[in-house]
Amino acid sequence: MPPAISPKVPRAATLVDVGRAAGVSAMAASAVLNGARTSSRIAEDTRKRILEAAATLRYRPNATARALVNRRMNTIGVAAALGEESELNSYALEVITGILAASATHRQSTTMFTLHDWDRDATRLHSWCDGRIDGLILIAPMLSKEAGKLLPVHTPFVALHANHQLPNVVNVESDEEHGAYEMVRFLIAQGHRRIMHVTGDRGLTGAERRIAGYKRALASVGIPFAKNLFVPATFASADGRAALRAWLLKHAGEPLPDAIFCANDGIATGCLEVLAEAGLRVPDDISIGGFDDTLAARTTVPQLTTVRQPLREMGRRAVEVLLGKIEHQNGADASASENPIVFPVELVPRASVSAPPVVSRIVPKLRQ
Amino acid sequence: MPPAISPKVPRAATLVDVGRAAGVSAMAASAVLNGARTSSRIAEDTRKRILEAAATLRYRPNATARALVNRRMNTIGVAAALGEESELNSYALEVITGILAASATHRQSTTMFTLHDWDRDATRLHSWCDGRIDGLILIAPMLSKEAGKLLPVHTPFVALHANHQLPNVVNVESDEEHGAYEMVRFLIAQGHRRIMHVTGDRGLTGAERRIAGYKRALASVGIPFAKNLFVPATFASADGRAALRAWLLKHAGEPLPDAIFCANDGIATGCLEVLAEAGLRVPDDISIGGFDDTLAARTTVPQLTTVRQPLREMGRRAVEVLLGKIEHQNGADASASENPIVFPVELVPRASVSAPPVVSRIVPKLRQ
DNA sequence: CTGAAAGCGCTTACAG
DNA sequence: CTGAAAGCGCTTACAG
Repeated sequence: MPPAISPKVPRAATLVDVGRAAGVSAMAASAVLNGARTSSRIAEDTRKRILEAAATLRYRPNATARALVNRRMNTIGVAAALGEESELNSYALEVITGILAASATHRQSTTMFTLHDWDRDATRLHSWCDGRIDGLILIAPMLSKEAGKLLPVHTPFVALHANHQLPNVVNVESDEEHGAYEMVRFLIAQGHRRIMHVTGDRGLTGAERRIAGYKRALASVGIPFAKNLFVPATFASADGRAALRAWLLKHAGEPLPDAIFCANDGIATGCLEVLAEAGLRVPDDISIGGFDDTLAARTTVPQLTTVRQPLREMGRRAVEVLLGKIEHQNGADASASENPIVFPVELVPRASVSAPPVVSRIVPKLRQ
Repeated sequence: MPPAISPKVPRAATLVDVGRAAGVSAMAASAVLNGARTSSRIAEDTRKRILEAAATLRYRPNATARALVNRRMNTIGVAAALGEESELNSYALEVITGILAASATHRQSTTMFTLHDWDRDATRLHSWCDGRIDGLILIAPMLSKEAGKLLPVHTPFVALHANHQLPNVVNVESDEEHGAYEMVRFLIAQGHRRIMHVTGDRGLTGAERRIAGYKRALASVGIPFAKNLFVPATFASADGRAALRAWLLKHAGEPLPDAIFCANDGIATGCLEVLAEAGLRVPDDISIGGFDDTLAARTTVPQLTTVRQPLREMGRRAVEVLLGKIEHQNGADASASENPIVFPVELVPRASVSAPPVVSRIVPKLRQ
């Protein structure tokens, strides 16, 4: 008894199928269906026959075969570190939205890779660079120096918010120092003097630049830097919340700060929660400023005054720079283009900041 | 004068390079480096020589060449419709996080495709299905019936929250009707009677199931369905906000509802904003319930009582079902597996719901 | 245990 | 204007 024939899905049509159906060779079909350069050299009626055959056979050029000969997959990779919570955050969401939009515009696919930790997983980058992508965008605010040295050589890279300058890699960033400066100047202009800063991860470029802007703004109006208003935390929302909570616990009975400048919107969200828990009203009792202008900044009540980084634009630009690099891979090197590419930022005033209360508030007792 | 030789990036090493370096043929190298089945048949010391050669040459198997012969790219696609705002929302973020995690576990790449509108762009699905992906997950709460008919045939699909049952496509969904029922029962248990529902897009399965659960819960305790507490909107946050705003404007001076059940967290967020603007406190004056338990539910202040759909789990499961389908593409059909796959949901009580105020509130006058 | 051959589906010179 | 040949880098039978 012969083995039962399984109901196979019919194979997709190939160029030779189309050629046969049109009474023509495979590469004539190739020329009219896929070839940009040579298609004009085919006679008009053969051309028409081929087009018809392709339509009835529902011919689709096989992407892997084309990639093999063209050395071009028409897809770009995006690598992001997930961090502790193993989740994409709203910062990444914005950036990725921009990348996807630009990729689609340039008819490229986008494949996403996630790492848990740059140091531990940097070698995995090599396994992505095996022809499946033509180039890679590193969403790299957490990138370590060590990991940066392990980048594969056959694949072009572009970095976004790179934590270390990578050799031969264009970095797309924004003027975070200036953004922090503007935010703190804005708070000062509203009448605030005792301005707390809850920081991002110490040592990360993003965090340090915000700290620098905070300090410069204070100095610019002669407000001394107060160590007890400087609260180290991380960019994770939960850490920001915990840091402020600990601070309030420790300083119960002392004067409350006028305002808090948080290193990102997630931290600001965490602070809003703690303040609500403490029975403090924002902005009546205390003002809050964030950074990034992610989704979170608009879904808090009150909405957050924040510093807008044009994250989608930046993602879009990263794609364009990368595509340029892919196309000129063997040609003039990219040293001609600017590096880093620095985007301007913008203060976005919303409801979470107002003038300070006439009578200074006292830090209330929190339940442990 | 000869043309200047551009400093070419050296080609990546191939199997024949490795073979040559090890004094052996390319397919011996193939057997030990890439072949699972045949690698044991190579002598131990040849094997070692090959491994060494591969290491010094930094050999990486070319993904496109392997894909061409194996008919397997080891990557899955994810298609999501972006809608009006052209942005990934937090629902998609959760699902995608789960998909990325599961893909990585199964050593698959994930490539993302975005559509603006299923009806207009459904034919673009075909262009993704050209060998670059082995299967596709449709994030399909908005999928139209027409678009569903246009799916390519050579590629396996799995749907997530499909708005229409697709022939031969497993759908991963959750028990939304029950979730809505539980939410409204919970509100009733807190003492609420006048419970508003701000709906999702009428006609979408997700919206209709929530409406059904809302009605069933009211009926279960003999509360009559009140047409003026039933507010049609869409799943877009801005529409939810606008719908509630219009309602408050129209009903100024009348009694405020005790509670609002919103069809998703985004709508709930919009409602929080409008209520804050109207000077109403949540939950003191009015309680709010959401749906989905996305990031937004935890970044509002107060945090949202909501119905948790296990979106990451669902994304993960979609990957697993899809992989099964890819592997048995020519074998037994998938009719054996359950369809739809329905996940349970769970009420998550948070700060946005409390008992109703002792004295009923009146709808305040809003500034136009 | 190892290698020569054929082929996956396409494209790029090269002939005619 | 059109086709036969070679090759992209790999794998899968098939010989030896």
